[in-house]
Amino acid sequence: MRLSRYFLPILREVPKEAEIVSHRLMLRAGMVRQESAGIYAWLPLGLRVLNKVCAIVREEQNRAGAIELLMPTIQSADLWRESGRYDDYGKEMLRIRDRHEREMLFGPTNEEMITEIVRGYVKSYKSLPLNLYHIQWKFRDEVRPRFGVYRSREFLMKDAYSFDLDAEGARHSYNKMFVAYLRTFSRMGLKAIPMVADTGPIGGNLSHEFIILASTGESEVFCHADYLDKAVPGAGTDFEDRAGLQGLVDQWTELYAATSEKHDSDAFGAIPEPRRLAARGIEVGHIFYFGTKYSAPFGAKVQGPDGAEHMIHMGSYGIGPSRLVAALIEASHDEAGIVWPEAVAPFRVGILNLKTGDSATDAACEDLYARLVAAGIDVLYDDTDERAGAKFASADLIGLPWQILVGPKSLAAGKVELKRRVDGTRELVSPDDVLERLTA
RNA sequence: CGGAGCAUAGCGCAGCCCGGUAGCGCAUCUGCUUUGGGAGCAGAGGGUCGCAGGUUCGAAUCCUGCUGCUCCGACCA
Repeated sequence: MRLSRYFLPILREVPKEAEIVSHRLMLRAGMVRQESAGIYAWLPLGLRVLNKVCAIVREEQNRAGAIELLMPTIQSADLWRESGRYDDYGKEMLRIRDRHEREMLFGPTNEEMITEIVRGYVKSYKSLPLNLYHIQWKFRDEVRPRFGVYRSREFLMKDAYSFDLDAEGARHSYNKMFVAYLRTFSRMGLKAIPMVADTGPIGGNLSHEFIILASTGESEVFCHADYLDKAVPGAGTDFEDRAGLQGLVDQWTELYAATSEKHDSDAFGAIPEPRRLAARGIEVGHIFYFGTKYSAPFGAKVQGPDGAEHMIHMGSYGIGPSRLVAALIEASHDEAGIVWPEAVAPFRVGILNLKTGDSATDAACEDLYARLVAAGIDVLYDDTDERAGAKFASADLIGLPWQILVGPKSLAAGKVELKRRVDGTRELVSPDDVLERLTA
Protein backbone atom coordinates (compact mmCIF):
# COMPACT_ATOMS: atom_id res chain seq x y z
CA MET A 1 0.00 0.00 0.00
CA ARG A 2 1.24 3.45 -0.90
CA LEU A 3 0.71 5.86 1.94
CA SER A 4 -0.09 8.66 -0.49
CA ARG A 5 -3.12 6.65 -1.62
CA TYR A 6 -4.09 5.24 1.74
CA PHE A 7 -6.58 6.56 4.28
CA LEU A 8 -4.59 7.07 7.43
CA PRO A 9 -5.74 10.11 9.38
CA ILE A 10 -2.92 10.49 11.89
CA LEU A 11 -3.49 13.02 14.67
CA ARG A 12 -0.63 14.94 16.08
CA GLU A 13 -2.63 16.12 19.04
CA VAL A 14 -4.60 13.88 21.30
CA PRO A 15 -8.36 14.29 21.61
CA LYS A 16 -8.96 15.15 25.23
CA GLU A 17 -11.51 12.41 25.90
CA ALA A 18 -8.90 9.69 25.59
CA GLU A 19 -7.67 8.68 29.02
CA ILE A 20 -5.77 5.46 28.65
CA VAL A 21 -2.79 4.93 26.44
CA SER A 22 -4.39 2.44 24.05
CA HIS A 23 -7.30 4.78 23.41
CA ARG A 24 -5.00 7.73 22.83
CA LEU A 25 -2.79 5.78 20.47
CA MET A 26 -5.69 4.27 18.55
CA LEU A 27 -7.09 7.75 17.93
CA ARG A 28 -3.71 9.24 17.08
CA ALA A 29 -2.81 6.38 14.76
CA GLY A 30 -6.10 6.78 12.92
CA MET A 31 -7.36 3.31 13.84
CA VAL A 32 -10.80 4.18 15.15
CA ARG A 33 -13.22 7.05 15.34
CA GLN A 34 -15.85 7.45 18.00
CA GLU A 35 -19.34 7.74 16.57
CA SER A 36 -21.28 7.68 19.82
CA ALA A 37 -20.55 6.87 23.43
CA GLY A 38 -18.99 3.41 23.31
CA ILE A 39 -19.55 3.00 19.57
CA TYR A 40 -16.67 3.18 17.13
CA ALA A 41 -15.98 3.15 13.42
CA TRP A 42 -12.93 1.08 12.55
CA LEU A 43 -10.74 2.98 10.12
CA PRO A 44 -8.55 1.07 7.65
CA LEU A 45 -5.51 0.69 9.86
CA GLY A 46 -7.56 -0.43 12.86
CA LEU A 47 -9.56 -2.83 10.75
CA ARG A 48 -6.38 -4.47 9.49
CA VAL A 49 -5.33 -5.23 13.05
CA LEU A 50 -8.80 -6.37 14.02
CA ASN A 51 -8.89 -8.72 11.04
CA LYS A 52 -5.50 -10.16 11.90
CA VAL A 53 -6.62 -10.79 15.46
CA CYS A 54 -9.75 -12.51 14.18
CA ALA A 55 -7.73 -14.62 11.75
CA ILE A 56 -5.60 -16.01 14.57
CA VAL A 57 -8.65 -16.61 16.74
CA ARG A 58 -10.29 -18.45 13.87
CA GLU A 59 -7.29 -20.61 13.08
CA GLU A 60 -6.96 -21.74 16.67
CA GLN A 61 -10.67 -22.34 17.11
CA ASN A 62 -10.68 -24.44 13.97
CA ARG A 63 -7.57 -26.31 15.06
CA ALA A 64 -9.31 -27.23 18.30
CA GLY A 65 -12.25 -28.61 16.39
CA ALA A 66 -14.71 -25.75 16.72
CA ILE A 67 -16.88 -24.97 13.70
CA GLU A 68 -17.69 -21.46 12.56
CA LEU A 69 -21.18 -20.22 11.79
CA LEU A 70 -22.75 -16.78 11.97
CA MET A 71 -25.76 -15.78 13.99
CA PRO A 72 -27.60 -12.48 13.61
CA THR A 73 -27.09 -9.38 15.71
CA ILE A 74 -30.82 -8.88 16.14
CA GLN A 75 -32.72 -11.47 18.16
CA SER A 76 -36.31 -11.86 19.20
CA ALA A 77 -37.43 -11.22 22.75
CA ASP A 78 -39.34 -14.50 22.76
CA LEU A 79 -36.10 -16.44 22.58
CA TRP A 80 -34.90 -14.73 25.71
CA ARG A 81 -38.19 -15.23 27.50
CA GLU A 82 -37.66 -18.95 27.05
CA SER A 83 -34.51 -18.89 29.17
CA GLY A 84 -35.97 -16.35 31.55
CA ARG A 85 -33.17 -13.90 30.85
CA TYR A 86 -35.29 -11.32 29.02
CA ASP A 87 -36.33 -9.78 32.31
CA ASP A 88 -33.13 -10.64 34.19
CA TYR A 89 -30.76 -8.97 31.80
CA GLY A 90 -31.92 -5.50 32.69
CA LYS A 91 -31.00 -2.24 31.06
CA GLU A 92 -27.78 -3.53 29.57
CA MET A 93 -29.88 -5.12 26.86
CA LEU A 94 -30.76 -2.83 23.98
CA ARG A 95 -34.43 -3.47 23.27
CA ILE A 96 -35.92 -2.61 19.92
CA ARG A 97 -39.37 -2.76 18.34
CA ASP A 98 -39.78 -3.48 14.66
CA ARG A 99 -42.51 -1.98 12.44
CA HIS A 100 -44.99 -4.61 13.58
CA GLU A 101 -44.30 -3.73 17.20
CA ARG A 102 -42.57 -7.06 17.69
CA GLU A 103 -40.12 -6.98 20.54
CA MET A 104 -36.56 -7.49 19.37
CA LEU A 105 -33.17 -6.89 20.87
CA PHE A 106 -29.58 -6.34 19.80
CA GLY A 107 -27.86 -9.47 21.08
CA PRO A 108 -25.55 -9.09 24.07
CA THR A 109 -24.64 -12.79 23.76
CA ASN A 110 -25.92 -15.89 22.02
CA GLU A 111 -26.46 -18.78 24.43
CA GLU A 112 -30.20 -18.78 23.81
CA MET A 113 -29.93 -18.68 20.05
CA ILE A 114 -27.27 -21.34 19.70
CA THR A 115 -29.15 -23.62 22.06
CA GLU A 116 -32.29 -23.13 20.02
CA ILE A 117 -30.39 -23.94 16.83
CA VAL A 118 -28.83 -27.10 18.22
CA ARG A 119 -32.13 -28.19 19.77
CA GLY A 120 -33.67 -27.97 16.32
CA TYR A 121 -31.25 -30.33 14.62
CA VAL A 122 -29.31 -32.42 17.06
CA LYS A 123 -31.20 -35.43 18.33
CA SER A 124 -28.59 -38.13 18.82
CA TYR A 125 -25.50 -38.53 20.93
CA LYS A 126 -23.80 -39.50 17.67
CA SER A 127 -23.88 -35.83 16.63
CA LEU A 128 -21.90 -34.87 19.71
CA PRO A 129 -19.54 -33.47 20.72
CA LEU A 130 -20.14 -30.26 18.88
CA ASN A 131 -18.55 -26.86 19.27
CA LEU A 132 -20.00 -23.99 17.26
CA TYR A 133 -18.62 -20.50 17.29
CA HIS A 134 -19.11 -17.21 15.60
CA ILE A 135 -17.42 -13.82 15.51
CA GLN A 136 -20.10 -11.18 15.61
CA TRP A 137 -20.82 -7.68 16.84
CA LYS A 138 -22.61 -7.51 20.14
CA PHE A 139 -24.15 -4.72 22.09
CA ARG A 140 -24.30 -4.22 25.81
CA ASP A 141 -25.68 -0.90 26.90
CA GLU A 142 -23.02 -0.26 29.52
CA VAL A 143 -23.92 2.45 31.97
CA ARG A 144 -20.55 3.94 31.48
CA PRO A 145 -18.57 2.97 28.41
CA ARG A 146 -14.95 4.12 28.60
CA PHE A 147 -11.39 3.50 27.56
CA GLY A 148 -12.23 3.47 23.86
CA VAL A 149 -12.78 0.06 22.31
CA TYR A 150 -11.60 -1.55 25.53
CA ARG A 151 -14.96 -1.04 27.21
CA SER A 152 -17.33 -0.13 24.45
CA ARG A 153 -21.03 -0.74 24.10
CA GLU A 154 -20.72 -2.27 20.67
CA PHE A 155 -17.90 -4.79 20.52
CA LEU A 156 -16.75 -7.71 18.43
CA MET A 157 -16.92 -11.03 20.17
CA LYS A 158 -15.87 -14.54 19.34
CA ASP A 159 -18.12 -16.84 21.26
CA ALA A 160 -17.96 -20.59 21.05
CA TYR A 161 -20.54 -22.96 22.51
CA SER A 162 -19.82 -26.58 23.22
CA PHE A 163 -22.37 -29.39 23.37
CA ASP A 164 -21.70 -32.75 24.97
CA LEU A 165 -23.58 -35.81 26.13
CA ASP A 166 -22.28 -35.66 29.67
CA ALA A 167 -20.08 -33.78 32.12
CA GLU A 168 -16.92 -35.71 31.24
CA GLY A 169 -17.36 -34.93 27.58
CA ALA A 170 -18.02 -31.30 28.46
CA ARG A 171 -14.83 -31.22 30.47
CA HIS A 172 -12.91 -32.40 27.43
CA SER A 173 -14.55 -29.71 25.30
CA TYR A 174 -13.61 -27.18 27.95
CA ASN A 175 -10.02 -28.37 27.90
CA LYS A 176 -9.86 -28.01 24.12
CA MET A 177 -10.83 -24.40 24.37
CA PHE A 178 -8.48 -23.89 27.29
CA VAL A 179 -5.54 -25.02 25.19
CA ALA A 180 -6.79 -23.17 22.11
CA TYR A 181 -6.84 -19.97 24.17
CA LEU A 182 -3.30 -20.48 25.40
CA ARG A 183 -2.21 -20.83 21.79
CA THR A 184 -4.30 -17.94 20.52
CA PHE A 185 -2.90 -15.35 22.90
CA SER A 186 0.62 -16.69 22.61
CA ARG A 187 0.51 -16.29 18.84
CA MET A 188 -0.36 -12.63 19.31
CA GLY A 189 2.75 -12.17 21.40
CA LEU A 190 0.84 -12.08 24.68
CA LYS A 191 1.49 -13.97 27.86
CA ALA A 192 -1.99 -14.87 29.01
CA ILE A 193 -2.44 -16.53 32.37
CA PRO A 194 -5.54 -18.61 33.07
CA MET A 195 -7.00 -17.62 36.40
CA VAL A 196 -9.76 -19.11 38.45
CA ALA A 197 -12.77 -16.92 37.81
CA ASP A 198 -16.09 -15.99 39.17
CA THR A 199 -18.77 -17.45 36.95
CA GLY A 200 -20.84 -14.27 37.18
CA PRO A 201 -24.39 -13.96 35.90
CA ILE A 202 -23.90 -16.67 33.28
CA GLY A 203 -23.55 -19.26 36.00
CA GLY A 204 -21.85 -22.62 36.13
CA ASN A 205 -19.09 -24.05 38.23
CA LEU A 206 -15.97 -24.29 36.06
CA SER A 207 -14.49 -21.14 34.67
CA HIS A 208 -11.21 -19.45 33.85
CA GLU A 209 -10.37 -15.92 32.89
CA PHE A 210 -7.37 -15.40 30.65
CA ILE A 211 -5.47 -12.42 31.93
CA ILE A 212 -2.57 -10.57 30.40
CA LEU A 213 -0.38 -8.49 32.64
CA ALA A 214 -0.29 -4.76 31.97
CA SER A 215 0.38 -1.94 34.37
CA THR A 216 -2.76 -0.21 33.18
CA GLY A 217 -4.93 -3.29 33.72
CA GLU A 218 -8.15 -2.72 35.61
CA SER A 219 -8.09 -5.78 37.82
CA GLU A 220 -5.65 -6.79 40.48
CA VAL A 221 -4.24 -10.25 39.98
CA PHE A 222 -2.04 -12.61 41.94
CA CYS A 223 -0.09 -15.53 40.58
CA HIS A 224 3.02 -17.64 40.59
CA ALA A 225 5.72 -16.02 38.48
CA ASP A 226 6.50 -19.33 36.78
CA TYR A 227 3.48 -18.74 34.58
CA LEU A 228 5.44 -16.14 32.67
CA ASP A 229 7.95 -18.71 31.44
CA LYS A 230 5.63 -21.61 30.76
CA ALA A 231 5.79 -23.15 27.31
CA VAL A 232 2.52 -23.00 25.41
CA PRO A 233 1.24 -26.24 23.83
CA GLY A 234 2.44 -26.60 20.25
CA ALA A 235 0.52 -26.58 16.99
CA GLY A 236 0.79 -30.35 16.88
CA THR A 237 -1.22 -30.83 20.05
CA ASP A 238 -3.68 -33.71 19.71
CA PHE A 239 -6.99 -32.23 20.76
CA GLU A 240 -8.68 -35.61 20.73
CA ASP A 241 -6.29 -37.07 23.29
CA ARG A 242 -8.39 -36.65 26.43
CA ALA A 243 -5.75 -37.62 28.95
CA GLY A 244 -3.03 -35.67 27.22
CA LEU A 245 -5.15 -32.55 27.05
CA GLN A 246 -6.18 -32.88 30.68
CA GLY A 247 -2.51 -33.14 31.55
CA LEU A 248 -1.78 -29.88 29.74
CA VAL A 249 -4.63 -28.13 31.51
CA ASP A 250 -3.45 -29.51 34.85
CA GLN A 251 0.01 -28.14 34.20
CA TRP A 252 -1.47 -24.75 33.52
CA THR A 253 -3.72 -24.71 36.56
CA GLU A 254 -1.65 -26.35 39.28
CA LEU A 255 0.14 -23.14 40.25
CA TYR A 256 -1.71 -20.39 42.03
CA ALA A 257 -3.34 -17.71 39.87
CA ALA A 258 -6.40 -15.67 40.76
CA THR A 259 -8.01 -12.30 40.32
CA SER A 260 -8.75 -10.20 43.37
CA GLU A 261 -12.35 -11.47 43.57
CA LYS A 262 -11.12 -15.03 43.98
CA HIS A 263 -7.91 -14.21 45.76
CA ASP A 264 -6.80 -16.53 48.57
CA SER A 265 -4.01 -14.83 50.47
CA ASP A 266 -2.99 -18.05 52.24
CA ALA A 267 -2.48 -19.90 48.98
CA PHE A 268 -0.64 -16.92 47.57
CA GLY A 269 1.50 -16.73 50.70
CA ALA A 270 2.49 -20.36 50.21
CA ILE A 271 4.35 -19.42 47.05
CA PRO A 272 8.06 -18.81 47.71
CA GLU A 273 8.34 -15.07 48.18
CA PRO A 274 10.52 -14.28 45.13
CA ARG A 275 8.04 -16.07 42.86
CA ARG A 276 4.99 -14.21 44.11
CA LEU A 277 3.60 -11.92 41.46
CA ALA A 278 1.04 -9.29 42.34
CA ALA A 279 0.22 -7.18 39.34
CA ARG A 280 -2.50 -5.60 37.30
CA GLY A 281 -4.15 -7.48 34.51
CA ILE A 282 -6.51 -7.24 31.59
CA GLU A 283 -9.09 -9.90 30.89
CA VAL A 284 -8.90 -10.99 27.28
CA GLY A 285 -10.81 -14.25 27.38
CA HIS A 286 -13.23 -16.13 29.55
CA ILE A 287 -14.34 -19.74 29.40
CA PHE A 288 -17.25 -21.41 31.23
CA TYR A 289 -18.75 -24.78 31.73
CA PHE A 290 -22.35 -24.38 32.75
CA GLY A 291 -23.88 -27.80 32.30
CA THR A 292 -27.57 -27.80 31.55
CA LYS A 293 -28.33 -24.22 32.49
CA TYR A 294 -29.64 -23.42 29.00
CA SER A 295 -30.31 -26.87 27.60
CA ALA A 296 -32.82 -27.57 30.38
CA PRO A 297 -35.14 -24.58 29.79
CA PHE A 298 -34.80 -25.03 26.04
CA GLY A 299 -35.35 -28.77 26.18
CA ALA A 300 -32.14 -29.36 24.23
CA LYS A 301 -31.62 -33.08 24.66
CA VAL A 302 -30.29 -36.03 22.73
CA GLN A 303 -30.97 -39.70 22.81
CA GLY A 304 -28.02 -41.56 24.33
CA PRO A 305 -26.60 -44.98 23.56
CA ASP A 306 -28.78 -46.24 26.38
CA GLY A 307 -31.89 -45.15 24.51
CA ALA A 308 -32.75 -42.56 27.14
CA GLU A 309 -32.91 -38.81 26.65
CA HIS A 310 -30.09 -36.72 28.07
CA MET A 311 -29.87 -32.99 28.63
CA ILE A 312 -26.96 -31.60 26.67
CA HIS A 313 -24.03 -30.31 28.70
CA MET A 314 -22.84 -26.95 27.52
CA GLY A 315 -19.99 -24.53 27.87
CA SER A 316 -19.27 -21.14 26.37
CA TYR A 317 -15.99 -19.53 25.47
CA GLY A 318 -15.49 -15.86 24.73
CA ILE A 319 -12.75 -13.70 23.31
CA GLY A 320 -13.31 -10.05 22.46
CA PRO A 321 -11.19 -9.23 19.39
CA SER A 322 -12.04 -5.52 19.54
CA ARG A 323 -11.01 -5.38 23.18
CA LEU A 324 -7.91 -7.44 22.35
CA VAL A 325 -6.70 -4.77 19.97
CA ALA A 326 -6.72 -2.29 22.85
CA ALA A 327 -5.18 -4.83 25.21
CA LEU A 328 -2.37 -5.52 22.76
CA ILE A 329 -1.50 -1.83 22.75
CA GLU A 330 -1.69 -1.58 26.53
CA ALA A 331 0.77 -4.45 26.70
CA SER A 332 3.08 -3.17 23.98
CA HIS A 333 3.82 0.51 23.44
CA ASP A 334 6.39 3.18 24.26
CA GLU A 335 6.64 6.98 24.18
CA ALA A 336 6.77 7.04 20.40
CA GLY A 337 3.66 4.95 19.88
CA ILE A 338 2.45 1.43 19.34
CA VAL A 339 4.83 -1.53 19.14
CA TRP A 340 2.88 -4.19 17.29
CA PRO A 341 3.80 -7.84 17.61
CA GLU A 342 4.44 -8.99 14.04
CA ALA A 343 1.51 -11.38 13.99
CA VAL A 344 -1.06 -8.62 14.35
CA ALA A 345 0.72 -5.60 12.87
CA PRO A 346 -1.42 -3.74 10.32
CA PHE A 347 1.58 -3.84 8.01
CA ARG A 348 4.61 -5.93 8.79
CA VAL A 349 6.99 -3.68 6.92
CA GLY A 350 7.21 0.02 6.21
CA ILE A 351 9.36 1.59 3.52
CA LEU A 352 10.31 5.15 4.35
CA ASN A 353 11.41 7.17 1.39
CA LEU A 354 13.52 9.78 3.14
CA LYS A 355 13.92 11.96 0.07
CA THR A 356 10.92 11.71 -2.19
CA GLY A 357 11.71 13.23 -5.54
CA ASP A 358 15.31 12.09 -5.56
CA SER A 359 15.48 9.73 -8.52
CA ALA A 360 17.86 7.22 -6.97
CA THR A 361 15.90 7.08 -3.71
CA ASP A 362 12.57 6.82 -5.51
CA ALA A 363 13.87 4.03 -7.73
CA ALA A 364 15.30 2.07 -4.81
CA CYS A 365 12.00 2.38 -2.91
CA GLU A 366 9.89 1.39 -5.88
CA ASP A 367 12.06 -1.66 -6.47
CA LEU A 368 11.89 -2.75 -2.82
CA TYR A 369 8.17 -2.12 -2.69
CA ALA A 370 7.47 -4.16 -5.80
CA ARG A 371 9.57 -7.06 -4.59
CA LEU A 372 8.06 -7.12 -1.09
CA VAL A 373 4.54 -6.99 -2.49
CA ALA A 374 5.43 -9.80 -4.89
CA ALA A 375 6.66 -11.82 -1.92
CA GLY A 376 3.23 -11.44 -0.33
CA ILE A 377 4.35 -9.20 2.51
CA ASP A 378 2.07 -6.52 3.96
CA VAL A 379 4.02 -3.39 3.28
CA LEU A 380 3.21 0.28 3.69
CA TYR A 381 5.33 2.47 1.43
CA ASP A 382 5.62 6.04 2.69
CA ASP A 383 5.95 7.81 -0.62
CA THR A 384 4.59 11.12 0.64
CA ASP A 385 6.65 14.29 0.45
CA GLU A 386 6.76 14.73 4.21
CA ARG A 387 10.14 15.34 5.74
CA ALA A 388 12.17 12.45 7.09
CA GLY A 389 11.45 13.31 10.72
CA ALA A 390 7.71 13.24 10.19
CA LYS A 391 7.97 9.85 8.50
CA PHE A 392 9.97 8.40 11.36
CA ALA A 393 7.42 9.68 13.82
CA SER A 394 4.47 8.27 11.87
CA ALA A 395 6.02 4.87 11.31
CA ASP A 396 6.84 4.57 15.01
CA LEU A 397 3.40 5.83 16.03
CA ILE A 398 1.54 3.21 14.00
CA GLY A 399 4.02 0.62 15.20
CA LEU A 400 5.36 -0.97 12.01
CA PRO A 401 7.61 -3.81 13.24
CA TRP A 402 10.15 -3.48 10.41
CA GLN A 403 11.03 -0.17 8.84
CA ILE A 404 13.24 0.12 5.81
CA LEU A 405 14.82 3.57 5.77
CA VAL A 406 15.82 4.52 2.26
CA GLY A 407 17.79 7.73 1.80
CA PRO A 408 20.68 9.18 -0.17
CA LYS A 409 23.15 8.72 2.69
CA SER A 410 23.05 4.96 2.94
CA LEU A 411 22.10 4.48 -0.69
CA ALA A 412 25.44 6.02 -1.69
CA ALA A 413 27.00 2.87 -0.26
CA GLY A 414 24.40 0.67 -1.92
CA LYS A 415 22.65 0.07 1.39
CA VAL A 416 19.40 0.79 3.14
CA GLU A 417 18.70 0.73 6.87
CA LEU A 418 16.57 -1.96 8.44
CA LYS A 419 15.08 -0.78 11.69
CA ARG A 420 13.29 -2.91 14.28
CA ARG A 421 10.51 -1.06 16.02
CA VAL A 422 10.66 -3.18 19.15
CA ASP A 423 14.13 -2.02 20.22
CA GLY A 424 14.97 0.71 17.73
CA THR A 425 18.05 -1.08 16.44
CA ARG A 426 19.15 -0.35 12.88
CA GLU A 427 21.34 -2.22 10.50
CA LEU A 428 22.87 -1.12 7.23
CA VAL A 429 22.10 -3.83 4.71
CA SER A 430 21.76 -4.16 0.99
CA PRO A 431 18.26 -4.21 -0.52
CA ASP A 432 18.76 -7.83 -1.51
CA ASP A 433 19.58 -8.77 2.05
CA VAL A 434 16.49 -6.94 3.29
CA LEU A 435 14.37 -9.07 1.02
CA GLU A 436 16.15 -12.13 2.22
CA ARG A 437 15.67 -11.24 5.85
CA LEU A 438 12.00 -10.34 5.60
CA THR A 439 10.97 -13.26 3.46
CA ALA A 440 12.97 -15.87 5.34
C1' C B 1 -27.76 4.86 38.19
C1' G B 2 -25.53 8.60 42.03
C1' G B 3 -21.80 12.81 41.86
C1' A B 4 -18.96 16.50 38.88
C1' G B 5 -17.93 18.96 34.38
C1' C B 6 -17.73 20.22 29.25
C1' A B 7 -20.03 21.63 24.24
C1' U B 8 -16.75 27.89 19.78
C1' A B 9 -12.99 25.43 12.36
C1' G B 10 -10.64 18.47 11.47
C1' C B 11 -7.78 18.47 16.65
C1' G B 12 -6.35 21.41 21.10
C1' C B 13 -8.03 25.91 23.10
C1' A B 14 -9.13 31.58 24.08
C1' G B 15 -13.31 34.89 23.93
C1' C B 16 -18.48 34.56 28.04
C1' C B 17 -17.76 37.44 34.28
C1' C B 18 -18.59 43.16 31.93
C1' G B 19 -23.80 41.78 25.16
C1' G B 20 -21.72 45.39 19.88
C1' U B 21 -20.83 41.62 13.19
C1' A B 22 -15.64 35.29 16.05
C1' G B 23 -9.87 34.55 17.37
C1' C B 24 -5.03 31.61 18.39
C1' G B 25 -1.89 27.09 17.72
C1' C B 26 -1.69 22.58 15.02
C1' A B 27 -3.79 20.40 10.64
C1' U B 28 -5.47 21.67 5.29
C1' C B 29 -4.53 24.45 0.33
C1' U B 30 -0.95 27.72 -2.89
C1' G B 31 4.03 29.58 -3.70
C1' C B 32 9.21 29.93 -2.47
C1' U B 33 13.19 28.10 0.43
C1' U B 34 14.37 23.64 2.97
C1' U B 35 15.20 18.08 3.27
C1' G B 36 18.08 11.69 8.10
C1' G B 37 13.90 12.41 14.05
C1' G B 38 7.02 15.90 13.64
C1' A B 39 11.06 22.65 8.93
C1' G B 40 10.92 28.30 7.75
C1' C B 41 8.66 32.45 5.35
C1' A B 42 4.50 34.57 2.69
C1' G B 43 -0.46 34.02 1.44
C1' A B 44 -5.38 31.39 1.41
C1' G B 45 -9.70 28.43 2.58
C1' G B 46 -12.65 26.58 6.46
C1' G B 47 -17.32 28.04 11.91
C1' U B 48 -25.90 27.59 11.53
C1' C B 49 -20.47 29.40 18.44
C1' G B 50 -24.58 21.64 20.36
C1' C B 51 -30.28 22.40 19.66
C1' A B 52 -34.85 25.13 20.81
C1' G B 53 -37.13 29.05 23.11
C1' G B 54 -36.73 33.76 25.87
C1' U B 55 -34.63 38.85 27.31
C1' U B 56 -32.53 42.89 24.24
C1' C B 57 -32.05 47.75 19.14
C1' G B 58 -28.34 43.82 19.17
C1' A B 59 -26.73 37.24 22.16
C1' A B 60 -20.95 32.79 21.46
C1' U B 61 -21.67 36.01 25.84
C1' C B 62 -27.57 36.83 30.04
C1' C B 63 -32.16 33.39 31.34
C1' U B 64 -35.07 28.60 30.64
C1' G B 65 -35.55 23.83 28.63
C1' C B 66 -33.46 19.89 25.83
C1' U B 67 -29.58 16.92 23.60
C1' G B 68 -24.73 15.07 23.23
C1' C B 69 -20.07 13.93 25.34
C1' U B 70 -16.35 13.32 29.29
C1' C B 71 -14.56 12.28 34.23
C1' C B 72 -15.16 9.91 39.54
C1' G B 73 -18.02 5.87 41.91
C1' A B 74 -21.12 1.15 41.68
C1' C B 75 -21.58 -2.68 37.31
C1' C B 76 -19.26 -5.23 33.33
C1' A B 77 -16.24 -9.72 27.46
